[in-house]
Amino acid sequence: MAPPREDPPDAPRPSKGALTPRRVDFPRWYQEVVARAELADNGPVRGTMVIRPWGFAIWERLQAALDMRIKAAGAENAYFPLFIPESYLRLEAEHVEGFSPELAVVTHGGGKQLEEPVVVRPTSETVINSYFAKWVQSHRDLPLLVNQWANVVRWELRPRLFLRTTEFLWQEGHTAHATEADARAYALRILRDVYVDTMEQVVGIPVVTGHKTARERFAGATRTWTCEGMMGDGKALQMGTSHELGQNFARAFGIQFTDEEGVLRYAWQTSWGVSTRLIGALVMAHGDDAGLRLPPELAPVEVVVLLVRDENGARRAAAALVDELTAAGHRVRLDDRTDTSFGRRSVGWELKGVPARVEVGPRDLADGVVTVVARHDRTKATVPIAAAAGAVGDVLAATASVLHDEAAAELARRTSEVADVAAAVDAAAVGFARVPWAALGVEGEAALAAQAVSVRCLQAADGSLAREGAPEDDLVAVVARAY
RNA sequence: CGGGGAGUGGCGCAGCUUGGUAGCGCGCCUGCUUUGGGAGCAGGAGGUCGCCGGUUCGAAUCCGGUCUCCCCGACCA
Repeated sequence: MAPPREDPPDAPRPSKGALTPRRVDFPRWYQEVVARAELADNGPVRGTMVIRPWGFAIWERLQAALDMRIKAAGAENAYFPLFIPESYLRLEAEHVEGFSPELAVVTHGGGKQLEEPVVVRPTSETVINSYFAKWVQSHRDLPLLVNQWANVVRWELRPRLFLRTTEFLWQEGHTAHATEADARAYALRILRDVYVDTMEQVVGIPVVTGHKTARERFAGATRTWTCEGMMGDGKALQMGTSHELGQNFARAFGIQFTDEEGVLRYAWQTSWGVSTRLIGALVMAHGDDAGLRLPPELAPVEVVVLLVRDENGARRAAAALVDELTAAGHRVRLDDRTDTSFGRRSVGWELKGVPARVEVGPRDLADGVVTVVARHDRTKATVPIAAAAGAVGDVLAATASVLHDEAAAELARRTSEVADVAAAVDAAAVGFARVPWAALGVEGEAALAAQAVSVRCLQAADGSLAREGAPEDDLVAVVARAY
């Protein structure tokens, strides 16, 4: 019997050791990249994650970028305990309702049953606000702007490395303000100046911003602002949220201050966070069939100098190039493992996403040249040794914008404007659909949910954030399948 | 909770129908030859076959029980 006329051109027969192509099986491709780029392993307890050195180095760089912006926004770092009295969670009704299904509760300590169980923090609103209540007395104590870097635990039934794990790392900011307007302005400032800026400029992922529907809102918030990114398969990933908490927690925990007129008032609050999930976003938004592609700012190694063979002074030339690139301010690694084949080493660095590679071998060297390879499109250029550092600089500079622009083009290509639920479901099979909220409403949102499509956010018709007091019927819902 | 599937070296799998004491690919170790896109040859290490019990001279294989994981549905948000 004759085989089918032709194999799909984008699905070649798997060559030995190659990744599953993205279009064949995206989730499998993701798992393989995470494993083979040595980002993370599954932990021994279901849903837990071991972040390996390569993955953690990316996280550290992301942390640095975020931390700098958080501090620029005026918040200070602090640290609050892992264990929270169970009773604290109950103080805010919606909050406890939202989180109780996924709490890890410690019932024993020191060999005895505890009188009051303690929960492992799923988020720290409750502990932090119990201290805010002590610290805030006067309007002069406001605004109070605190951030912490921490791990949190939410017992997950369907874990996936980085995207949804039982324990993960994040930063959570918590603030208290004298007025509602001040709190709202700060929540938006964090959204724009910290989150959107980091995602666009550092991670290179264009995001769709807006606010969550009541159904998707953070438990205890009055408004949740969100950044949603589009992954390589067209699905949405919530990449960061900034919440206006109103006075919900202030009333529950008694955060009161005396204003300029001597009147006792409750504070207005915000909270906001992004997590190691961003590493998953990075993989899924920028990765290709050869593995990870890293923006230079997040790459643990920006350029690898690969010694092809240790002959005719190639080692000396490679070492000199490492020195020159280091002096130029790049993070450089020398790969002189010449007992491992050239192909294996090349493929390995591509899997790990290193943006630039310089191949130094005796053949090129005889002509006074080296080969500079760009990871983002795997193009090679032969350049004189003296020009190598400059060429690497060009590759690095190009990588950041290419990754961002490709992601932006993909977002635009996979986003459509539709008018009703049925069309939205169809469009969500491809990517994002923008549908008038008036055509959807709570019933439409439920209908979409039955088809595994969710409202990622609401925004103004032109894509900007909804202005205060704007009629709900003027808003547009961005809907998609989501992680 | 209901339906389906799967547990065998680090990873991916075969073997089970028809019981005879475990095999393949990748990976790993040693040596030699190699090295410009996942090298070749030779040698080698590594497994209480998820767990408990039963049948049998003998169980990865047959029977009963149990645990875990995956997929679909339900539930929850």
